[in-house]
Amino acid sequence: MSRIEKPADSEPARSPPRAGKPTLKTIAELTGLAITTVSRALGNAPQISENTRRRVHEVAAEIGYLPDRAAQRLKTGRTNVISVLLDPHEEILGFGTSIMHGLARALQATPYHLIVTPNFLDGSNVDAVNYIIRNGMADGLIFSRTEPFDPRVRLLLENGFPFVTHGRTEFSTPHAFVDYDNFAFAYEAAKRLIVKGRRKVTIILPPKRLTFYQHMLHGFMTAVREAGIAYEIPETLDLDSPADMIRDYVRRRSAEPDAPDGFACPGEVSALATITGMSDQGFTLGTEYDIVAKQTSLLLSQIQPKVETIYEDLKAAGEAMGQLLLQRIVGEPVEDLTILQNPQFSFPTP
Amino acid sequence: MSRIEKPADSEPARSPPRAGKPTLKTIAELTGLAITTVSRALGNAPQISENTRRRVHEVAAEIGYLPDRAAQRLKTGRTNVISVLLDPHEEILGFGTSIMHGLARALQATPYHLIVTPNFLDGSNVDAVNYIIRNGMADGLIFSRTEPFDPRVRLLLENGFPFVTHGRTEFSTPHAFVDYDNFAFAYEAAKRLIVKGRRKVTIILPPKRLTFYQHMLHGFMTAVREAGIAYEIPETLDLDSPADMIRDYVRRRSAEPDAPDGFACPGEVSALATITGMSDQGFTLGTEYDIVAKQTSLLLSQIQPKVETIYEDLKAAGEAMGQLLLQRIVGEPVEDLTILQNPQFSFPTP
DNA sequence: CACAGAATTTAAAACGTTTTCCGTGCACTG
DNA sequence: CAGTGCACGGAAAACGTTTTAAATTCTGTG
Repeated sequence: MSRIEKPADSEPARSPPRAGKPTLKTIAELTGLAITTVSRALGNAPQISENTRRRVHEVAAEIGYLPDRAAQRLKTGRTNVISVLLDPHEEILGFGTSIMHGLARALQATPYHLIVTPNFLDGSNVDAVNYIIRNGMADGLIFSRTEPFDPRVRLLLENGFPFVTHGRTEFSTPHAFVDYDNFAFAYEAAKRLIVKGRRKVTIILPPKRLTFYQHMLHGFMTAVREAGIAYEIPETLDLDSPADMIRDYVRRRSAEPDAPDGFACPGEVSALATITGMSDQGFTLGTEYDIVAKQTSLLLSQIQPKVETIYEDLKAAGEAMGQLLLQRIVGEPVEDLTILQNPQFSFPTP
Repeated sequence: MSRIEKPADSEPARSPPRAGKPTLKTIAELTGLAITTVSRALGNAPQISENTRRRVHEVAAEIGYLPDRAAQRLKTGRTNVISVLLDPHEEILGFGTSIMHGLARALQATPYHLIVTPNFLDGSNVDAVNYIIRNGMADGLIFSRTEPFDPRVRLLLENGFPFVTHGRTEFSTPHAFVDYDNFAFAYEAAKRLIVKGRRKVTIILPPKRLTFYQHMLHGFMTAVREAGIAYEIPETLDLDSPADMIRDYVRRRSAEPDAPDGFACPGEVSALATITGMSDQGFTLGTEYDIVAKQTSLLLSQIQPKVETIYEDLKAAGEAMGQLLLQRIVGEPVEDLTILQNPQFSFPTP
């Protein structure tokens, strides 16, 4: 309305700090009740008569009252904030973003906000966790890519801080997690390659320090042993290797004798890199070699249908993590808060 | 220390709500000063003698004091929060994540936290903006994919709320933005295709409603007209089309007479889809046709070096947006707060 | 019809800051 | 040495909520 006060834009162009924002007091005056009563009525406290409860809710809705987060947080100590630790490795291919959309959906109708704490470029992830615990920056924590004895998990367990990981650990104390069944993925992927009649299979594994390295290796080896088929595992390569390194490796190896003709690729980038490396050597997908890849977006199957894909629904994972965390925060026993996602062979309609 | 109170884990496993956290009062007692003085000393107020100022800072550092965000926010009305509007279209290829890492870097040494407000799955983006303005949920806003008369921008301008967009608008009132020079990209891409001796060029454009649709079209057409070369522009397709749709279109078109042999692809997905479509028809990249693509990760050039790429540094864009927003919040005049990123022909070392 | 007890409502304190308004004590001036 | 001004520091109020403890009204009973 009146914008006369400030001469030019040398001043912060903010509306007068929270002018006229309705508070409990506003409602109290409007209804003639005390602030306490209003607060209780909105909180659906038992000792408030149904009558006033309804009246207060009506007025609140009418004037568009929304509790002040700062005041609530100051008073109660609860932040109504969920923090997501973002890993640099998640930069590619929307990994982080998918999970976040899922999380957001889970937090949709709750008072929780999602704040992202990117692996402070200098310090390690552990520092970020420490910071959040120490200074009560959030009510709960979400992160991924766990190690068997992940220091972040240890820290959180020691402090009894609510969290959900994407990935399992090997601590004896249980904790909430959502994980994809990477054993099943690797087993199924190898199996499919074998069924297609491939002579020798290979797999690009995650970095050794991550928990799901073991899971994948195990699933792959189980299928290989059951079928008694030849296999090999690249030692100089992992899922985090740059795409050109993977491509070059595949190209080189495929020119040597006894090269594998079946590839399990637990990521879209590695699959694309493999396709390029092989086609550089003149091999054609689907006839001379096959790929079974894990897919987290629709990209791969849309571009190159000859790649067989197994889907991991990251958005669903994010949503599940959000729900588990909410339960964890209200004190649900940890034991029930673990989810193992099954590999999916058909795709969700988005 | 004592954790006897609660019987089992039917209760939130939180440490006693903010027990023993140092406050201004703690410092006041330790130094024998008044709370007021401590507050002033930490805020480097002029009326405090250098001596006490130093002493307070020392004690504060020693006991690891950190101001309570809730109290600050309640008192001052400033939230110390920057909100990022996340678009569903940014799910793919780490678009959102790159920008967020950049933002995070810019906010690194500031008190600002980054909270992500994903396009509330039901309501439109405008509702989210409205919600944030109305309820003072943040001190500033960041979002992307602007339209010429973007309703979000209009709303923010009307309310004098600080924000920075990724992308320009056509409002006469100026506002802070960071944008990529898509005119230059399209011009350069077409130019390169022409230099390579292509006979007929084409480009996959963004959705018509977005501002940079115009920029790209204009850049492309300028190069085409200068060279007097044949061109065509797919009408049924845009950058947001699913990859398989792009692939099928390219496949179909390339089998018809007078097909284009030079493709400008302003995204990695569209480039990959084009490659697949063309190679399905037996055309080989680099000899029978060429692609110049915009690349926002290292993926494309690492996988398929025969694609010529022009780089858009999204992390840098994010960082710039963060910096601009900070300046905007302290009231810097808007006119100086616009950045046009130049297309980059060499890659940053990450 | 007075009164115990339940049912409902209220006043006031507290959370940790920032800020407005004052009170010191001191060094000068005249 | 009274008075003036300045440099420094402090008391107290306020932000909007939740919560503790207490006050009020209402009910039915004897």
